[in-house]
Amino acid sequence: MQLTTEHKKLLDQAMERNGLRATRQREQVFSVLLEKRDHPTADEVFQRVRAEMDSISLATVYNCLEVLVDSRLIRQVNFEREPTRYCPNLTQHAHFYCNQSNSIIDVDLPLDVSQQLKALLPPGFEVDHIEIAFNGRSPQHT
Amino acid sequence: MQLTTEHKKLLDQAMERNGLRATRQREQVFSVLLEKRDHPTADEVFQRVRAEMDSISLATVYNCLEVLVDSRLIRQVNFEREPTRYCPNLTQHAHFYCNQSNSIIDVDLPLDVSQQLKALLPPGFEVDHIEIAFNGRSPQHT
DNA sequence: ATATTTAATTAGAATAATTCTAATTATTGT
DNA sequence: ACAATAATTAGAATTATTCTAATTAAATAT
Repeated sequence: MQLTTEHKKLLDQAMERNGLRATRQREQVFSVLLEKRDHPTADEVFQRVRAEMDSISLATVYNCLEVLVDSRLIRQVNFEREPTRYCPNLTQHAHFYCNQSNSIIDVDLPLDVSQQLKALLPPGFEVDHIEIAFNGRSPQHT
Repeated sequence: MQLTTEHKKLLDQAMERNGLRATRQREQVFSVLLEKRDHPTADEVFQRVRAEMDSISLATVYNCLEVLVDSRLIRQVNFEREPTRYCPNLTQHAHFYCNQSNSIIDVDLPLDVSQQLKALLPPGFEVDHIEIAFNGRSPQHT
């Protein structure tokens, strides 16, 4: 699969901004995440990228994912002690973890909710990020 | 350190309820968590328990912590990929993770906030638990 | 274009938290 | 006290991830 010109540009600019190179491997990893937005693990990303680029190594997948996270093109999702998952949804959202199907679903988060949460903190606390994870069962546990 | 009679009773009842035994090791692990409520890792718990009971093994500490979590006497706190931490605060609360001091602070959570969060989910989703983690810097980063 | 510098990729080893295994010890009920 | 069951223990195994050192690719200067 190919990146759309738009996403390619996004990647190029992000790399440029950080003095990094938009390599084939980084493109493929980014592409795989955009293609099927199901919060894959590094290993799953590795399997998928390998289908198109069989020389890639797992270490490179980890490197690419790290670079993409640092450049704010994707997000990392950690759930309990499970392997880290990756997600290209950059809008403010929480995650619902279905313990029936082991899948993760994005839950949109209105801005005022995070404002409200921040308001719970005593004065002087500075927040970089709020992570919200629901744990339960989804309707047809898809 | 000893468990207060109240906490001892709490442990005994919880073990009873689950057909388990209130062993010395389980008492010590529970006691250590109640004594210094700073969200220690399993290894830190191990060090502290060992000071009073030098025959205990790390595997036992893991076992005890698991039993206590399963019996709802303590909670597990996961932050990113860091080692799991443990906390005896059973009231509804979120965690603030200070990335300056690497410490975790409990943040009380009003009931209506979690109600509100649940309301964000489409119908049919059943929630067991909501985990909220703030990431940032605390005032004097204690 | 070519050479040089610099960054990225690669395979495999290393690490770190946790879990598993099998043997031993402790506890409970008879 | 004895049998049955559960818990503890030490150490091995596992798993996700990171590190290392060598190779390859890309960008820049010649």
